[in-house]
Amino acid sequence: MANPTKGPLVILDGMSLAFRAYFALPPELATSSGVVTNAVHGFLSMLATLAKDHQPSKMAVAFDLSGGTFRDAMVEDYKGGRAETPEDLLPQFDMIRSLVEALGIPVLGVPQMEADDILATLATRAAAHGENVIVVTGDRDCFQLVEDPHIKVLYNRRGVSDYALYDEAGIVERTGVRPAKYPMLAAMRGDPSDNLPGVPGVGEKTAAKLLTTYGDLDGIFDHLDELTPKLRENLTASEQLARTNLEVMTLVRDVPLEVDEPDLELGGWDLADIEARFATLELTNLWRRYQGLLRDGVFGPGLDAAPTGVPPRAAADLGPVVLTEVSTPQDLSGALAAMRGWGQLVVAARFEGEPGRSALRGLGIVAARMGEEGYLLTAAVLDGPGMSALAEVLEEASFSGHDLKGLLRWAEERGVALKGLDLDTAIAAYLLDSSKDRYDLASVAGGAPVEAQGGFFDADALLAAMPAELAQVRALVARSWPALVDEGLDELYCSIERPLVGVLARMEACGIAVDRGRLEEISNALATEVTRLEAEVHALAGHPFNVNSTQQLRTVLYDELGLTPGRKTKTGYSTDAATLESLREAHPIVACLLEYREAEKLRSTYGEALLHEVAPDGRIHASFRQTVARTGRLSSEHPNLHNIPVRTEAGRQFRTAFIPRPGWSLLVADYDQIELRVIAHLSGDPGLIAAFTAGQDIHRAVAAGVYGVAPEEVTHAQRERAKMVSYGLAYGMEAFGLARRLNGSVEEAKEVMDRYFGAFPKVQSYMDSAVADAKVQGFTRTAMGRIRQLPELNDANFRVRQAAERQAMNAGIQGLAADIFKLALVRLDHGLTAAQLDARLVLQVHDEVLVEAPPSEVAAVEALVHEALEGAASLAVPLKLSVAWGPSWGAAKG
DNA sequence: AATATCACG
DNA sequence: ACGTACGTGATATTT
Repeated sequence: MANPTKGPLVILDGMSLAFRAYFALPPELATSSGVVTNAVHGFLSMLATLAKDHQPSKMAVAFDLSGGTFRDAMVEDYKGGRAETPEDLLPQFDMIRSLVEALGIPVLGVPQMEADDILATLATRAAAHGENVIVVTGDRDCFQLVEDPHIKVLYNRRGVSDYALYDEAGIVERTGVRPAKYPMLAAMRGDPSDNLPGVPGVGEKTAAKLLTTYGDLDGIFDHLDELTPKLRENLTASEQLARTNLEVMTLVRDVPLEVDEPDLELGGWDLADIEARFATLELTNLWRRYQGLLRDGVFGPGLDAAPTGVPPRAAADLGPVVLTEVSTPQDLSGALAAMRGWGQLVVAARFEGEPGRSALRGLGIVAARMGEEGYLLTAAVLDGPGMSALAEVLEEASFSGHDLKGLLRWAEERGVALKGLDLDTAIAAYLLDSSKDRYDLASVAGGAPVEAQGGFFDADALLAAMPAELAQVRALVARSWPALVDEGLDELYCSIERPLVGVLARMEACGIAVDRGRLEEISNALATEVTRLEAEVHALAGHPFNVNSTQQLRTVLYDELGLTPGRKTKTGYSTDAATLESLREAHPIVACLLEYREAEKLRSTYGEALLHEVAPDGRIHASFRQTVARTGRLSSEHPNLHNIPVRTEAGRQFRTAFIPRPGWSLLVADYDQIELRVIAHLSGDPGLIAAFTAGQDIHRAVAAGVYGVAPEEVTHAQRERAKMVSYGLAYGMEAFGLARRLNGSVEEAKEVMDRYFGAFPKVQSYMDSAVADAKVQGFTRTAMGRIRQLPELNDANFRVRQAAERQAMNAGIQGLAADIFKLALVRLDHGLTAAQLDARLVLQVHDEVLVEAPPSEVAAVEALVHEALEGAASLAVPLKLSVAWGPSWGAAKG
């Protein structure tokens, strides 16, 4: 018996489908040089839909070979009524043939044989072996094949998307006769599409009735006397016609073919070759679709053995899960052997404790596609020698699950790189809609959350809880991939987000070395400073109070000391730095407060906290989160290493405490003004592009444009203002905001902005169109495909709407910069691995990356960093990188 | 749990 | 008449 989980053999009638596609689609579908490709479009679109919907394991496409056919000889005017093949369709046959072959699907053609007969032969042969077959055609002749229960016909009624899938019952319902008798029915009724004349006065209904009553043509002609005179006369006159028609309509099922069924197995395509062919014919949108399908393994494995298969979709009945506990080496070898046969796996891990010090209490594994049996690997076996065997299975099989970076990190901490990650459903959910607050399993999967986690990690508790979780994850896996493909996010996922998971896991596991002593020094000095400043503030206020309490501070400043309050917050007058700055001259306490605030911030947030985060290995292992930032950036927590001070001298000290491991060097590389370069690229503004291309100091160049002076005459103040305008712009800033930051009037700010847009006009049109596009679509999309939902663009509230507009302007810019940087991280990490270097990525900060390297690798690492980061994207302007080495983060940067 | 503040890109 | 620059995470205070 055939394996029920194996997909069917799908065979296509290339000729008839190409004709349908040609007439269904406008001839405007053509390359820029005017080569018409409408039939190619239609055919490939049908092929993609078929492959996606039916998940075939084998495919073939049959074509007629040019020249006379067997039946041309038998029926003189066969096809006589069919117009000559149109001039712009003929060359498309070859295009389709070669594209199909490039996809690894055999194209069959036998001289003198109709495509129909090849289909019939293949279908009959495969069905005899118990295989399920779907014949896809626009010719009704093939209805007769459905007599075999293994064969179904997908009949293309018209256009490229109007299909009906017929089994035997379907044919009976549609034609009134069983499939085996369809040729006789067609012989009497005639077939206009094949230009076969029928018996006059006999239509579909009459023919069906005659056949049901008398069985076949012989039966009918034997009982002519029972029929009405008119019908009898017509049948007698057309007997020869009907019998000839029957011969034509009956498909030949023993055409000599040079292929065997195993040859039809999908796979063996070359991605680069296919891409080149699609590119030549300018099939951009189709390529997007096919890329996803190919990666998904819908067309079988590619030539490169790289893990391309993302899990199956739509596995119809993914039922409940029953787990068997695996806690001994003997159990493990049995379980691993079983898993090897499952292909793709779904895993769920349960940890106890914080990352880095956590124990993996249980790992549940189940087949991604089918079956209810699974295994629960317990702590006993996970920390033993089973680790490497498990890694091997996970690498070979490829695995999916929900938020798996923790599992990858856990393995990395034990020296094992798990390479087979396919679909992470948390990341998929984030890519589909990055505006959610949470992407934990319960929130993403919806429905009932799987039982509370707290505390119960023994095998029995896990055996009770894990099956439900695995079943939930497995269902989620099955529907996430098609969702990614549908939203055009599959490429972003496969080329950036998925490989990034492992890179981040490795970076987290490695961590960054910290000079504890240095950190303590800085921290202590700050604590002393804080105590001193606090006393001074109390003295100037006339009494002690909690300076950290904005409420008490408000009373002191605005009631007791009578200072003029500025901006208001929800709870009262503000005491923030900007307000205090404007009050600096009003009272000596203000300057003191500002100093206190700075010192206290540094002490509490960076001094104590950072020390507390240093792990026993002397390093800080932050977590980099991939599913938080709406724009696609990463975030860092426990601790946040993305906001280590740099802007003030006191704060910058902390960076000198971040060091390479003993004896190694630390490289710090950051992109120069990547967001402004992205703006230049996206807007295509010639002025900005020219300035970047010439390698000018961009803020100076912008100032020169804005103030209408020569670059060398730009003053420091002008350059600073230009810088503020440039960055403000990326955020959708308005004149009021600029005025506030420039400490000037709104009119002044307005003029500066007008001058900016005058000098770089395409920037404004880009911003306008970014908002307009997003309003129409409801979301923005970066050049790499990342979307950001912005439903609030149509909010009734003006304020909300305007905020969304600013977000729309910013999302494409910050988002593309993030895409580029993430890709750069992946390229760099993979480059280090490929070159077999010991150097490691230790930290990233939005557009900056830190790598520690042994002295022998310094030159190689530097070259690799340049190559990986500068080559991560090719924009209209170059990507410039600043690279420096030093004994610490602070030293290298300074 | 919400608010205010402030560190970073 | 409205409010006023995008994106994060951590701390301390207050409800």
